[in-house]
Amino acid sequence: MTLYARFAAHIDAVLDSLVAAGDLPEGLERRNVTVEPPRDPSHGDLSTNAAMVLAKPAGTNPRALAEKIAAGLGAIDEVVSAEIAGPGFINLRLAESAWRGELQAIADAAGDYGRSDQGRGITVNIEYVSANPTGPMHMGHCRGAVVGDALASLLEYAGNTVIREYYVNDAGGQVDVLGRSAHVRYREALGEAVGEIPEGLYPGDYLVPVGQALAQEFGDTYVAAPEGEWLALFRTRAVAAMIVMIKDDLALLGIHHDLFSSEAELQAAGKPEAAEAELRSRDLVYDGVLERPKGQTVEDWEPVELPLFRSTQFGDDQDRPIRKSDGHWTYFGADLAYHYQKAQNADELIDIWGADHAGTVKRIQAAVAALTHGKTRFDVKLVQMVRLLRDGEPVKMSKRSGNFVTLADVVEEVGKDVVRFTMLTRKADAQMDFDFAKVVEASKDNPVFYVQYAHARIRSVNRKAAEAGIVCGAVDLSLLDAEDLAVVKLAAQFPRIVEAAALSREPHRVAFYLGDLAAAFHALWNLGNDRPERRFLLANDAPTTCARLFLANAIGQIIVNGLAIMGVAAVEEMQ
RNA sequence: GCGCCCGUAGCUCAGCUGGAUAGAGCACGAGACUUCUAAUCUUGAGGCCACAGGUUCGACUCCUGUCGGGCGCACCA
Repeated sequence: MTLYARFAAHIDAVLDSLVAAGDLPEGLERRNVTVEPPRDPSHGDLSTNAAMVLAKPAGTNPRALAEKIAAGLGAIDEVVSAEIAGPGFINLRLAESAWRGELQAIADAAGDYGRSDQGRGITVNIEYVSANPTGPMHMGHCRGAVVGDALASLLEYAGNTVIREYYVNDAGGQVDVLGRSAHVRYREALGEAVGEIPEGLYPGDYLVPVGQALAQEFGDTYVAAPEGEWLALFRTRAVAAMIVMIKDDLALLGIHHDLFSSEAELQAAGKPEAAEAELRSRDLVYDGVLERPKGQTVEDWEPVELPLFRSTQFGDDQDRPIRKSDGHWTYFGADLAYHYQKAQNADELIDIWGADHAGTVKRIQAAVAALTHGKTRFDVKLVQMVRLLRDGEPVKMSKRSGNFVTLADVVEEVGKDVVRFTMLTRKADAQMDFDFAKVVEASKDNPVFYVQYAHARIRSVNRKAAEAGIVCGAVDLSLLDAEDLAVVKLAAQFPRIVEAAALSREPHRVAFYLGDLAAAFHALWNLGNDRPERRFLLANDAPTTCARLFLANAIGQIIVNGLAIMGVAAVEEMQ
């Protein structure tokens, strides 16, 4: 059990004893009781708000209650002092042995330090990327891919069972366009001079091999045939090829989904009909006519009766059609059924979307709330745009000509780990710049470098110690002093950072924490510049060196664990 | 016109899902170092948390309104 978890239990036990003694009523809600490091270190090592949270429901005042709680906490062995401060905070000062113990715990747990059972028994389905299968991955998809994948790892680390899912939109008009584009390339492969790819089709040359494969397989059978004879076939083949390509691109980032769900198969299996029937039976789908959209003129608008989902009952501002007037499912209609399906195989759902889809969040949340009777937690994480820069200048992209920056190009240029880390250095819903020069810069301004450098230093000092003939057996941690233990205090927070990040679905917190931890380590290291006795490696003092290496390796372990959540490998040395 | 996201130091951003005197980096001021424990270090200044109300022991955080920026607004995905 980690230090913070142990103290949460300590507080619980003290509260129990107060209940038993009749000083507190039974059954008080303790969910808001926290144990945290105080923002100001002079307040002590740990702080709890228990008295303030419980005073009111207990019908007493915070200071009086704090007295009793503090008395109980003060009796614990590893607590040096328990003081009441401010409006009723209880500040604890811990014995140094507590931090040495935690340091040992980090070493013992190693790769598992920070793992939590907070999510045990809860299966979370996280759907991310889900780019249309009409071309290779470009940088527009990159951030959502990384955020989704890191969030999935984070949830696993926090104890959840995770399903990583990709929704393949292979049923709409866009894949028809893909099929027609493939047909052009097919004719080209058979020797026809097709010239410019016609406006409205996909011009990218990634379809050339698809056309060649089709030519190889079918000869000239479909060259002059009417579209009806080949469209479905070509569409299917092209989509399959695109999925292969997308999987390859994702693999470059170390991303592997557990499940690719096809919209076409979903529809073929009648899932939308089933969802519609369910909702109609509860009068949540009805046939109605939408009002003319306000604030903008729609040329060919005419009132049409459509099957509408009552999303307004769940906070949306308009009911939403689930079928088009031609009888086909709308994207929303199919997506609603898709989420219904996901909810049947998971306890909680997460979607990672581009911010340009923000307008459709409410309706899908409404749908999930309706279909699961409000029982399934469902978060939509909106991921903001990334502006690509090269030395401060925006990188020009033209989607029309197919001249976009592909994910594969970027990964090749700066590397998977740099891409992944950088994508997590901002809150997902904040815009960010990605400057090819800055992300690989070797300076402390670059968090990717700074964190990796800390780890490399730790590996390096181990190598140097070995070269100096220092061999560590049993390590005496009492040789670590307050300055050393200050870093341990930060290290000890890793487990609660993981838990909080998982609960709030914010993987960027891990990146920021690692930056803080690396900074603390570098600061400790830098003490050795002016004070040689503070160096990690002391050639004539093996016991102290070993104790400090033990500390360094614990920090290194946490960096490794944190980077693993982010899907980034720790380096042994720089360059 | 409506909805969503955002507004924190000159700049780029954190702020542990309501806690104590709001933090970091860059840039700026002052000092140190000339170094392989290298790819700097120490320190200072810098704030009406857009604005105005409300909720409560306590608000950057939650609620309402205003201002400002971005995105999206019939059966497109």
